[in-house]
Amino acid sequence: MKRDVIPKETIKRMSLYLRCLNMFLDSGRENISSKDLADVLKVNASKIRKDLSYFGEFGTRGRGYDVRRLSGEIRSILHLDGDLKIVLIGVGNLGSALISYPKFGEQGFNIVAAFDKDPRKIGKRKNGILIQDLRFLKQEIKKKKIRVAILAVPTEEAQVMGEFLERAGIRAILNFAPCQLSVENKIKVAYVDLAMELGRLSYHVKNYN
Amino acid sequence: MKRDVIPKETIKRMSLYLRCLNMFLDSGRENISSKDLADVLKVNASKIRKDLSYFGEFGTRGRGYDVRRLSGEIRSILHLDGDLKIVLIGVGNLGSALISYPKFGEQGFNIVAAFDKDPRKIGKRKNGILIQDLRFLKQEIKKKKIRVAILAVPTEEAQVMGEFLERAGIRAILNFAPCQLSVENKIKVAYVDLAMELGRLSYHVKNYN
DNA sequence: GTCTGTGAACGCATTCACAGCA
DNA sequence: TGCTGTGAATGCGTTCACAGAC
Repeated sequence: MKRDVIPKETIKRMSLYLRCLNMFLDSGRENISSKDLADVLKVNASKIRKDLSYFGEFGTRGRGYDVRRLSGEIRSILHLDGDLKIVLIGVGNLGSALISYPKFGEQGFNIVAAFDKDPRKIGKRKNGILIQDLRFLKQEIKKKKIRVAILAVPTEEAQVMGEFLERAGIRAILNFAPCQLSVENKIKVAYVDLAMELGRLSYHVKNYN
Repeated sequence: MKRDVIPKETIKRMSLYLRCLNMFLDSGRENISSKDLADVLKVNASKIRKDLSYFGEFGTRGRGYDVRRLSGEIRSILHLDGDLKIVLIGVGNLGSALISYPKFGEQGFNIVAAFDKDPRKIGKRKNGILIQDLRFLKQEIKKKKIRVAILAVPTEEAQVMGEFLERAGIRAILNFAPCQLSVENKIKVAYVDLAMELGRLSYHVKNYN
């Protein structure tokens, strides 16, 4: 299939499929149909087939997909075959939680550097990671070839830090601050917006039947 | 306008609008046009007008929207006019970060109870909130009339806890564990899936031009 | 003239339905 | 027969464009 326009929703679901496949892999399953995956993830089976077809033909008609092979293919598609190196900006409560999150490593993500502007934190370690002065951000990013940042600073500081990351050559930012980041638009920004999700839930609770 | 089918994306954006309006309110702004909002949020102005029109006619032609009025309307739509009471399940690193997150209160969310299964944590306090034994979950939820839960437990425990919350009468769950929750489908579940977001960012970094 | 509210047009994503391969 | 891969049909959300209120 032609690969030109891949829906952004498809990209997101690839992570879902990967996690699910790895689960089946751990349980010793060798082969799996789109229906099997669909049942676990509670989605439509043809959606899964179409999603995968954007990237190639990974299945066998009548048989389904080889779990190990497909897992590898998706890891490669998402560029998670090597570990994804991440820099953490802001080691407050949230940042500390993220740095200690055991699931990150398992899923191929790796926080390899951490920065904070609080002098009392600089020089200390969290989960083995040295907390550094922001002065050294750029050189550390260059040295370790880091492309992705997690931004876990207070809202007021997010924009400044975003620009800082831009100048340091970061290409993607996961922003936990509830604000729109203005950075040059080849930098991809993803938002984790808890207030938005809670607002949505609140709305649904109100209109609960 | 007829209110029958409100797009789920619209509901999500209402939180965004609310936050933005409150910002303008703080800065003393009294009136605002859909264009002004659109510029700040970097979206299409008619999208904002259409979103709002699902819930009523809040603007004045030629003038725009009254900031205070619209903020109030949206709070009421999302049912955030009183505080939204939330129970936190799992007071590990992430749960602790959430319980201490100062922005929650400002935005009308309030964690009013916390539970953990670890006996060493039970009886202690975090940010003034007593960590309780899960045995008391149901009665606490009834007593405080809590409808929304944040689930911040290890993946292995998420499903069991989800069912527990279901039996306790919870109506909406914000789930941080990277797994699909099976609960009766009138319970609304929102997912915060960091691996998914990071996977997406990793994909875009790979295909960076 | 300004800016809202909204049908109509458009475009993107999902689902259907089936041809084709094992 | 079983299951994939994919055009075609559908559904949903966004954007356009403009009538109508101020």
